[in-house]
Amino acid sequence: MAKKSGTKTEPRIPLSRERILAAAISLADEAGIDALSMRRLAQELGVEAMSLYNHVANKDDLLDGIVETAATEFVVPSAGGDWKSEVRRSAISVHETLLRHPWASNLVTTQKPGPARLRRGDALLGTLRGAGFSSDLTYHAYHIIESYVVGYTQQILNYRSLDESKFEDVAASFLRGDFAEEYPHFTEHARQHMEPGREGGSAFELGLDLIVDGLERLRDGTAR
Amino acid sequence: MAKKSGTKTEPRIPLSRERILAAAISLADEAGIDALSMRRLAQELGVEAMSLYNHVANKDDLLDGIVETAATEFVVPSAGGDWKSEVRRSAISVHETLLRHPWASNLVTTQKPGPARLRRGDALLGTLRGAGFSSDLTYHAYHIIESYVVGYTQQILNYRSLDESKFEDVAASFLRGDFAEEYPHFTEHARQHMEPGREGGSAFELGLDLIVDGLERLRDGTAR
DNA sequence: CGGCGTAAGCGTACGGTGTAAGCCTACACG
DNA sequence: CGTGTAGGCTTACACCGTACGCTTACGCCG
Repeated sequence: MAKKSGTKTEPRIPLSRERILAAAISLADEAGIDALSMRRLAQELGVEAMSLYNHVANKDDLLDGIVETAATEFVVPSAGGDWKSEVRRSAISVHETLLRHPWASNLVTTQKPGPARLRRGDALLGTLRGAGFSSDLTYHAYHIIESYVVGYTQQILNYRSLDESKFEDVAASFLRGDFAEEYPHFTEHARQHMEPGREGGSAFELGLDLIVDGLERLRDGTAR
Repeated sequence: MAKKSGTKTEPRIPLSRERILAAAISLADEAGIDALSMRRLAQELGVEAMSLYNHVANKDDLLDGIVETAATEFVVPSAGGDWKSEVRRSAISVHETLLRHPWASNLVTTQKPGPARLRRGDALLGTLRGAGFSSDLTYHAYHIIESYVVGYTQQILNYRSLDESKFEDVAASFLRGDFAEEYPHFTEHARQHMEPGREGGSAFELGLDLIVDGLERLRDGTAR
């Protein structure tokens, strides 16, 4: 214990909420959300688990933090432009962000929204109101849009995780046609999922357009 | 240890997968999915945790089991009748079932589907095909419908769990109007959520009809 | 009726989780 | 240089899923 005085122990670059959240996100991205434990995260940061609690209230707060950080990537629709393209842009950005962070789509339905999500939600509502939607219809439109966006994304991620698990079981036998008599349509559906260009974003946008156009028709009172 | 021979220890009414799943479901319904641990479940059944493993492969299998059991309540659309009302009936039944078992909607996006869900999925696809939807359009329609159904349900459950937590925090201050300047539209939206008749199932059906009608238009090639 | 094989429940133990409480160290400032 | 304190560390607790081995009670066969 001479006075090496800077080498004695490492100089201790301090933690911070930002560093922790960033590490948590990349850990969740790379190793999956289940690998995100306080101990493992601390280890990744070269620190002990309990030290994290100086910057984060508890694990739930940590989860709030990472989903909020991810939500920063959401495009906030602007009230000025064409409402349909603004709604589309924003919805697509949410979809793509959630695909980029596969752990996020479940947290979005669980954790309470922070500023980033609130800001986008408010802007989305405002865009609709500005486009002439009644207060009542805006309420419904908001839910319909959000339902579709996260529901669709979860569905894609679900299929994706199934076939990432190496087709071990169900997926493989479906493609093989083991259930072709019991579930003929589902078998075909599973095969369609495997077609090359199938998962290009256009599928998401097809449903999105269907919804946006439907909302416009509701707004205009066009009889069905 | 005389020959009481039936009272010595309790007669041991045996476990079974069904008894276990039923107990798991009612435990999850009443105490929440987080309370569903192997130990707690065993205790509820008057048994030790490890005994459950004689009837259930592991916890994941247990979860598979309860979501599959819940899925039994889904209405399977029949290919015979009017496709729109069949699709509606089935979608509504899924929505209501998931509301009845709040833990299920997250598991549905996580666990792999068992026979009950496959049967309904296959029938839904078959109903669409029978209604003249092309193979390609059926593929998209299926995803759009399912996305909306589970997305919408999760959203409702999310709001519900927020205000069940006694308005402790965010919800209360929103209704109080604390964020009326920052998030005016969201504040209004939150207030709309609290209006009495607002959560009647008709909101779900409004979006459902929008989607079903939109799909019909796509099928018929009606220019937007 | 006696004996025994086996299915199934039990007990213990291990490595993991989140986090409460208290200690200790290194830095910033007077 | 001395000291207060922010923040990292250590220990400990209760709980989780589950592997492994013991024990019990039932059903069948002689």
